[in-house]
Amino acid sequence: MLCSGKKRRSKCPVTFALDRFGDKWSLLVVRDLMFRGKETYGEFLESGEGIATNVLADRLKCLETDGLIEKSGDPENKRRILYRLTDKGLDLAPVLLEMMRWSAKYDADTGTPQQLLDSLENDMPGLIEKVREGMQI
Amino acid sequence: MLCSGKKRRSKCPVTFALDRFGDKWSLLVVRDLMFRGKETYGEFLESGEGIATNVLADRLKCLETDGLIEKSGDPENKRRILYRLTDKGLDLAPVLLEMMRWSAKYDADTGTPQQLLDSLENDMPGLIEKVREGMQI
DNA sequence: GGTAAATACTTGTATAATGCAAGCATTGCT
DNA sequence: AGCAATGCTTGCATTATACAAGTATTTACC
Repeated sequence: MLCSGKKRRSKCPVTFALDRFGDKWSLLVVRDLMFRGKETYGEFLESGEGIATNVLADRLKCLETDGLIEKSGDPENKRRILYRLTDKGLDLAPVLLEMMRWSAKYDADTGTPQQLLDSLENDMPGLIEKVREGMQI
Repeated sequence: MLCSGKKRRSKCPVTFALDRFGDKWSLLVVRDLMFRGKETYGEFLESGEGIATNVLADRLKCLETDGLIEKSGDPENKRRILYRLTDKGLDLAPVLLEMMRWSAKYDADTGTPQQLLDSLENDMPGLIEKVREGMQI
């Protein structure tokens, strides 16, 4: 996967987006930050999908280079590094939520709670607002 | 990239979506079908990003297996095979459009016409309706 | 009817991305 | 000082993608 900076494939906005997060892992890190309250390397690693350590390190670097996340030392524990979404990263909420809506519609075995399904159908703006405020959905 | 059918990484709806089109090329084929009126192998190949022939063939197979597109012979020209989006594929319009909106906001050199930018900000439902009706946006 | 062009692929091989196991560096705890 | 926690890096195997070429079927032309 290319970090932004390498030559872009075209001027298309879909391509621009895919060049940044169109791979198997980037959006799962964003998901962990956006919906699951995760903020450290170790927490991302624990996510059920099993990302490899080197791939995670690379994705974090790319996401930071592209300005979707930023990192900072934890003042309480200097071993820990805290990652969080920038505004640019938070603005991916509609993309993620629409993906979730699509999957909920077509995945027979979706693990999505009914209340969230309802919100995805009837209150997308409310969900986006919650994400921006850092609330869990 | 896995066609659906291989084991899924998790039950998460984001993962479900990424397992189907979370790669460098799948959504560009969907884009060509959805926004550019393309419908043949040759037309997809001509898109500026330069997908390799074997990768295109594989992506078309996967998208068809997953029920996002379907193909049919052209009665007028038996050499041609026509691909088009199913309802399941058309339902990706909100995902694509939100990606475009995000890119338009953050890509300094987006090739997106002003009228479309306005619609992305102010009339997403209208755009989705147009896509469903097969109109160009 | 024979030949060439058009269309949709497949095949073979090189390069790049990902997966996996292990190891290293820094900080914190005792 | 020693050990655990945390966040990585490194080396190598496997998989995906890129690139160049070739094949199969249908159509158009002479």
